[in-house]
Amino acid sequence: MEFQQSLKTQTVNALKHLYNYDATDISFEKTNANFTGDLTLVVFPFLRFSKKKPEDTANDIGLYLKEHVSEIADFNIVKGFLNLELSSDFWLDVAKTQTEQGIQIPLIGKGKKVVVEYSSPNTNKPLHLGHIRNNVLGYSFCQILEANGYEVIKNNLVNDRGIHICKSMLAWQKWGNNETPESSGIKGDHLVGKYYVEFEKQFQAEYGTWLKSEDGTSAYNTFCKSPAAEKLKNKGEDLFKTFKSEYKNTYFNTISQIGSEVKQMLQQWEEGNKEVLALWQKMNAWVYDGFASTYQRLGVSFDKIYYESDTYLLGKAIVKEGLTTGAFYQKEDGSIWVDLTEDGLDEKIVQRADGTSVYITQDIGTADLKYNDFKMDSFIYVVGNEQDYHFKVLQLILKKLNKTYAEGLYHLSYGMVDLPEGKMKSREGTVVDADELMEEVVNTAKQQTEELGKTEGMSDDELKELYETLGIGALKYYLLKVDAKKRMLYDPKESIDFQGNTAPFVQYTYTRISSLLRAANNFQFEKPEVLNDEEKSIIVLMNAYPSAVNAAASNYNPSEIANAVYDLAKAFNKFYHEHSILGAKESTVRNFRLSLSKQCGETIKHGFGLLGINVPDRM
RNA sequence: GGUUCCAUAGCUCAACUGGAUAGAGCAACAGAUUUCUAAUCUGUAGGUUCCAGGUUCGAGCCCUGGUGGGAUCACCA
Repeated sequence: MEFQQSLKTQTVNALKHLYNYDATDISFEKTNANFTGDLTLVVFPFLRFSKKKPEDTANDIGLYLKEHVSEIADFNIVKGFLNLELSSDFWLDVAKTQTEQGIQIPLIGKGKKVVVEYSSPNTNKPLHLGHIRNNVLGYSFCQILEANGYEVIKNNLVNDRGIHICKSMLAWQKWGNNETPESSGIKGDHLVGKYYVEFEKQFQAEYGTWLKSEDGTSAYNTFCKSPAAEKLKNKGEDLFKTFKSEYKNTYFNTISQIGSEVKQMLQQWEEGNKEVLALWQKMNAWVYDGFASTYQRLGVSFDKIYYESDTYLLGKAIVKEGLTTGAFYQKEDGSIWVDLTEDGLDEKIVQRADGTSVYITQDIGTADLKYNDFKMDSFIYVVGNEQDYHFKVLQLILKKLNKTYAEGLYHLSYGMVDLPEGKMKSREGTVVDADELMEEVVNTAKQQTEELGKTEGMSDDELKELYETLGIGALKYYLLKVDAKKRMLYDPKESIDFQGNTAPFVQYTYTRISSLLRAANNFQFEKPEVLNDEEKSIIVLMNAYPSAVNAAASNYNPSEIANAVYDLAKAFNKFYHEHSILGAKESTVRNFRLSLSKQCGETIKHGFGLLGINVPDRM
């Protein structure tokens, strides 16, 4: 870091001295692997000051730098690219510093506090693959922020109330025969999910019967005469299918028997009906038990949990406040709105005519609650990109309300996880259950390890832990290595493949290093005379690691760390393959290589730690 | 339809935010185990970066217009 700074200063001096040009922002790049050199300065922007050809300009600067900066051993020029070659001594010093001081990450977040909300499950269903991406991203991102010096509060907002929970409750009450997790042997969240599905099944049956009835037929006929239906007909779409899905909500809200029962239950819940509350508490407890074990196996945790049942009314006071300050306005029917048309968005409702709050109102309330609780500098929501619009609106509203913390809101938006057959969303029934998926990858790890037959001397407990580390690691890495904001494809086959760019490959590299260090016993850092290419490439990669961590933090993207660690592991394997480490003839060379190996292992472990992935000592 | 995100090798993803000859892994083919762990390594093949313009020394990346796909546009959460 210091070197980079002084190199920049010297370059500014060079430009001043050579061309009388006061440069402000000079940046060096890593030299492309196809060219010799370590750092590259692009000289094209300076041509209008030098008034010389690119090659000559580069040569001027190169000569100046070589004379004034001792670390530069030589330079070469390709067109307008000045490639600086740093001395072996420089890289050996880097290696020495790394060995002595370990991984040093500049603390860009020191003194800053950040609340990261992630996971945020509904309590009516077990977690699925989409949730895993959320949890793994959220947790990893917290680790990365902490490594950058931030004080991080890992926050979970549990959506424990509302119509969807009542659906599970009602179905259990009607058809559950007092079934419990104990009596059925089903994990609590899955049991509650089972009754949610049961509700939907019963509702669909009821809806299906109605559609065939007189009322249903006449509603359909009315729909067929509408102008919208005409258009669809011309397009050749299945009218009945469209009607069926479009009318579903109306049917649920106005006609359905079971629908009115469940709405009544929600109302009773809001009125504090003792029986309903007791049932709600009982079933939520089952779900929390289930979630706890899923979270534990996934290796994520929280510092602060909010329950929506406690917070869903909080926004109302702020709505009132906004009304007096003029941020909001009221319509004749009593509903309260905010006008965002100046910001290119629509008018949004923030409170219904009957005085109840909507989704965005609750988020306004919890944002304020968070700030009162933590006085954080910024707060981050790890939520899927289907809510991009929602968070844009939320931030604008908070600004309109003159909340100073509004500026610190960031939506860490991630893309949906697709399955090869099609997209994966709970309402379409093609979910991959989180618990089943974890079980599957761990089993695959077991199978593969047994096939390789290297498990001698390990106890059953150690093996069990190993399979867990490998399987869960593979799953997490598969989800984390992809740029968070991009939609990604989850291929079950590929995710449990342990070859190539996967966690087991990196973990394998780590165990290899561990066994190397065990065999070596003791050694100390010694500088050899020369540096070969593989050694140097490892030093370069390890040198770049801290800035990858910083980049990941400021770009909100754990995948940068995953890629940095993978590159390092790959480089080590090559290095390991081509050079005998323990068998090196000179002890200096042997010690040096062992030091590099050790440092490499520590970097891998550190990087995987930030991703929330464990590394085994043996496998 | 409005807004917004995306499009890179047969497949899954990279490309240090505008730099050089666009890189990995998988799949395919050809090789390498007297070894500190072969879950490894080496090589071959694979590209008009969706299309058409523009900006400049220089574009996968920025701008404009298309094409194709996703999301969103609820007094649902």
